[in-house]
Amino acid sequence: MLSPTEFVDTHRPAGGRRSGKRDVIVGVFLEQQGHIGADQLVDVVRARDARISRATIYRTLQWMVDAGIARRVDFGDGRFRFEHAYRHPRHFHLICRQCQQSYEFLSSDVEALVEEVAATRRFTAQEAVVQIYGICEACSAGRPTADEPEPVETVFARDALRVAIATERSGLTFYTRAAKKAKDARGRAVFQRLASEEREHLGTLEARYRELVSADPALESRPAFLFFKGASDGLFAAGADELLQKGVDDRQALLIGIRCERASHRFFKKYGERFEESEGKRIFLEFAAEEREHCDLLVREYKALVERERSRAQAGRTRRRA
Amino acid sequence: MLSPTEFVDTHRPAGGRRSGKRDVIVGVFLEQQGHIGADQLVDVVRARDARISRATIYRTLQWMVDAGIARRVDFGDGRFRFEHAYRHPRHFHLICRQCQQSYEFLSSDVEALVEEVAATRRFTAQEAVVQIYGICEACSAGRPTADEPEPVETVFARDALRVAIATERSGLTFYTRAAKKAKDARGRAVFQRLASEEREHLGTLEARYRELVSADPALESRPAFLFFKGASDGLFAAGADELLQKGVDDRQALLIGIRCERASHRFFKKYGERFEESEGKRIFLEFAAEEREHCDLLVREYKALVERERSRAQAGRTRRRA
DNA sequence: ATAGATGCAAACCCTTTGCACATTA
DNA sequence: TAATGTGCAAAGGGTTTGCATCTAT
Repeated sequence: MLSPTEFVDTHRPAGGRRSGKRDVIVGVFLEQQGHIGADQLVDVVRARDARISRATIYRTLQWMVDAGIARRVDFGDGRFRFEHAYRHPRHFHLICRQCQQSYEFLSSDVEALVEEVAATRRFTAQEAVVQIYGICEACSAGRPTADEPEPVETVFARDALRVAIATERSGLTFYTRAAKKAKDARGRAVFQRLASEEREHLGTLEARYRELVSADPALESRPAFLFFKGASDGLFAAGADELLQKGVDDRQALLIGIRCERASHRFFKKYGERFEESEGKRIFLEFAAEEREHCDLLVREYKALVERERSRAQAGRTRRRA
Repeated sequence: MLSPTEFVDTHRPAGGRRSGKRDVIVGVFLEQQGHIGADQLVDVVRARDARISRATIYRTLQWMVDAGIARRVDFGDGRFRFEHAYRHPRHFHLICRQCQQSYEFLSSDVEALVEEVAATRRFTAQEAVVQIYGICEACSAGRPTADEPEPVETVFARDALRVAIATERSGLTFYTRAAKKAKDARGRAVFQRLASEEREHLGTLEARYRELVSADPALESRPAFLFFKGASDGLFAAGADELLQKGVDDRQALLIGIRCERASHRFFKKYGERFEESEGKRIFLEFAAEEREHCDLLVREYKALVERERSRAQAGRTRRRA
């Protein structure tokens, strides 16, 4: 995992020079949780070094945005806010009109729909902004707004694990059902093996989840950051059609498995790549790599199987010819 | 359908005074298509009456926003734009970073997800902003941007009809399937009747659709304004479970029908109510009313049926007692 | 008569910039 | 030393406002 300094260094553009003041500003900025306005940042920075001018802070903010260290967000109130990308995934916002507090969330389903709309309109989407304006729970309950910021990093990691677990579960269910339905003994054996592999992997993920939660028991009850409804469901639907025609042999079963694992790999890779350095990103990419590995294994087996079949057929032909 | 003047009058707040200049500004504003910046509006208004000051125009814009005649939108470029609500449904935006042109769309699926997120976080959502930034088709193809604005009003009407038709179709499929599966003769009869009613209604809607399209043949090929994927699918899923247990009698069949029609009614009512005066709104509300009527009819039948059964049982008991 | 609408210009707010000076590679 | 970074103050742009003056009810 990158330290803040390493994170900045990997983003530092070439040809620039190091400057103590900029370092102070960037350092102070990265310490902030959530969003901060330029004016507010000026106050915080000045507390550390009073001789830093407002212009430099604006210029540094721009520099960070260009470098990909900061993201500029617009809540429609005529001023910009900035949030850092370090251990902080890209997200959408719920914005309270009463206390001005903002809450973060992400929805893979919304993202998928947005992509679909853009594709239909032949629009090359670069970035999507989703903001829900209204009144937050604390305000509508008359309670004072809790100032403690959400620990987005850990919650994101939790949710990434949840998505991975849900995917494994849906894979397990799928393969189990497939094994039951398969009439062909070899096909059934393949599905059973796939199911047991999913079960094993599921165990690993669940252990990891328990570990994460035991480090902070309150984590489990925190509201969701990443919303995912259909994201993982669709991955195994690809194989559902073939399931209906129950005469699936081992070759076909492997093909179905390959397709499912590949879909899963793609989904997690795409999702993981979207984020800046964060634990959740790592979980997504790890999971993607594991699915990929599993997929490759199945492909190798498939090839071996086809090869065996081919040579057997060849042998038969030779025998017949003889 | 309200005229622009009537539209403004229904929104005019109490206690205010009529003023010729404001009328001019509002009139000019309502003539605009799509979005317009304050500065741009100043130019257009001044062309009509050069003695209207910039301050009055800003004040009138604020007045229109407060009255619900105009919506203020923020594309993140430091200035606000305004769009009118008259015959112009609320919507989301695709914003081209090259030509600054913006395109409108609406997605009931995105809206449903957004509501779900808000509900999960116990956030009272008032308004959602969805903006997709990127490069539009014209710009990425190197073609000049077409200046002709999209005829949102008609396209919305088209899409509203499409949603209604899709819903009827899914209802027709559902009832037909139910009729086939039902073992009980009376239950089957109810489903068959429901199916034939859906078929009839579908015919009406399709005729209306053809009429709309024949008025403007190019309409059919215009890109979607309203995206709806799952919106209508779920309405009939509610009854799917009962279908599996095939021993559905007429009473139960009526209950399933009532539930489906009611879900459909609610969906269209909720959707229709979201919009300002527009043809699409009218279609949604009409359709909602028709579903409601159908639902009420089924409820009356259901009650009559239950009553008949009750009195028959009573008669049986009396006879037995005698 | 009086609350509300308008014009003008100034004020506002947040942000960017020109220019002289300081710093870093 | 040559390219970058910084400070200061001023300018910029979009928007709002104070106040005197109208004007509709």
